[in-house]
Amino acid sequence: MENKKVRVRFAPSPTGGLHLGGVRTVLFNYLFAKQNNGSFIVRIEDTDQTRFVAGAEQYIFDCLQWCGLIPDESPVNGGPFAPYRQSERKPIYKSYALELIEKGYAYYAFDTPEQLEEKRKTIPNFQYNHQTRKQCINSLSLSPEEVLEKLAANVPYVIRIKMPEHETVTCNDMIRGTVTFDTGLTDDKVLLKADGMPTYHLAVVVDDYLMQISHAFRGEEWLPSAPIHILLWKYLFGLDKMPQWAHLPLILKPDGNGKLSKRDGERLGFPVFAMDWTDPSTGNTTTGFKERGFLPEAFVNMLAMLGWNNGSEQEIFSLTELIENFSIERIHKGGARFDYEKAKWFNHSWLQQLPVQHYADKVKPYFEKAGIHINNDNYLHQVMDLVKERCQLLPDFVTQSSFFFQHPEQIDTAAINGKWNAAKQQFFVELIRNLELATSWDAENLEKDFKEMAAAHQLKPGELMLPFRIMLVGGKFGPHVFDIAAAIGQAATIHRIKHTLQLLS
RNA sequence: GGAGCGUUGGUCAAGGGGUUAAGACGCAUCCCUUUCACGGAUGAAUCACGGGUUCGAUUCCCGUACGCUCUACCA
Repeated sequence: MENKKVRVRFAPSPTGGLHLGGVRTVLFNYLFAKQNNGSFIVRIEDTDQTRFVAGAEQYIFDCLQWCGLIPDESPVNGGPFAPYRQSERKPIYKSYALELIEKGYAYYAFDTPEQLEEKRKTIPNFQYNHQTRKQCINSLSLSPEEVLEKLAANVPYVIRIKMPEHETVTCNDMIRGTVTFDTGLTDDKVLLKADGMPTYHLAVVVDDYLMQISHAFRGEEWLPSAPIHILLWKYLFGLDKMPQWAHLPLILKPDGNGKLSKRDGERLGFPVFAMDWTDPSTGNTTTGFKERGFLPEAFVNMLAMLGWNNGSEQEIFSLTELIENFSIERIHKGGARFDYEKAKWFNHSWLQQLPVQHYADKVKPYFEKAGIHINNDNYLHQVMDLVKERCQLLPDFVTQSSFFFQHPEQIDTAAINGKWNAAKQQFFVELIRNLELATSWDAENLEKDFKEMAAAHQLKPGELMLPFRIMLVGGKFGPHVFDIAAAIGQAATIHRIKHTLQLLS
């Protein structure tokens, strides 16, 4: 075990959008693999045909791509243990299920779903377990002849694990330490379904073995079924080959109780999925962090800090730094509530520390959507540098800087009107004249001249700055006025002053 | 109902037998800035509760409460 190559896997079901918690599971898998020169595998767990959703698999890979968490082996880029889709591995599982029956650790069960439904209805807290299996229709209650007969007649059956009546199973979890279970308390889970597909329980064990997985990370919701998996490992491959388990804490909703769901995002107005997900059956789109204007660096960083930290005060980590710093021992045991405000703060921080060139192409589409065409990248970069500190999300660049590219649509004249007078009017009329004569055009000289003029008119510069700002940007926001004037240029500056003067008269 | 897991400010959290119980987000007030933002400052926790062990417990042990997860031919 000690010298075994590190191989980890993320095993999603392609049934819909990729949830925050899912991405975090990917991230922890990825960090651990990269830190140990191991491999990160993505295996698609599509054993439930009834839940198959077209496009969901491709969508998952798109999300991983966006996050920069690229698998070493997967259905799309292949690998030595292909196929990586469980539906394509269907024949493999049955032999293991039969092996379990042979060894006496599993049995055929012929109860129909309706019969089980009936039992659950009539018997309170019905469990298919060591106490009740004799009253059910299976190879334990039937005679060997009857079983053979049914099998020969192609009566549908499932294969169930025969949980020991009373045995203690311990799970050595890397996060939680030793967790013990009494096998008698778990029911005889179905291992192989009537359609010949394995359930998660069988598939995960078989594939983790076949794919030589060394460490298995998964959500805490799987902890209660760990004894089934451990027993299966013991029966089939030996405990010494079993991967080390790590059950990750859950991500909880910001308010109320329970784990974070897609619904919470819709209710509270924030994304829960990594990227936009459109349900093919309804056509409804659920927004993702990407489309909402998050940088992948920030998204990944934020996720890492939900349930883990390295003990220092550092909160901003690049993926490379995360790989260096990550440690399973420092993963929390308790669930963490998701805080969208903090998520935005991470994005803001990344917007500041990354050069704008790095993400300028990502903000362009938002400008396009607003009808603003960017034809000068240098100018865009210059503007972005001016406004980035007041942006949290990518679309904020549009609201914060549209006036750099076009004349403001609305001028908040009400903000000027109250204190407007003839003297100020006079000042701006003369300002226009001066600006028209200006030979140089930079923020510093603009400001100097403006203040000198104000002094000559016996006006305080402060009283004039706000009107000037309103003229140029349309409202009370934005960077320093003279930086704006310098950036938009002589003609636009003069035009905007004139325009507002007209509105005021 | 049962089993498992968890519980440090509103949130993320550091810490760990003796401390003024870090820091971040958010919030409030103030400073800077005659815009917005950034930046800076200040403020807010009887460490879920009750018993032990101990000279001393938020830290160790046991209970209780509360919360979460699971309890499908779903993963």
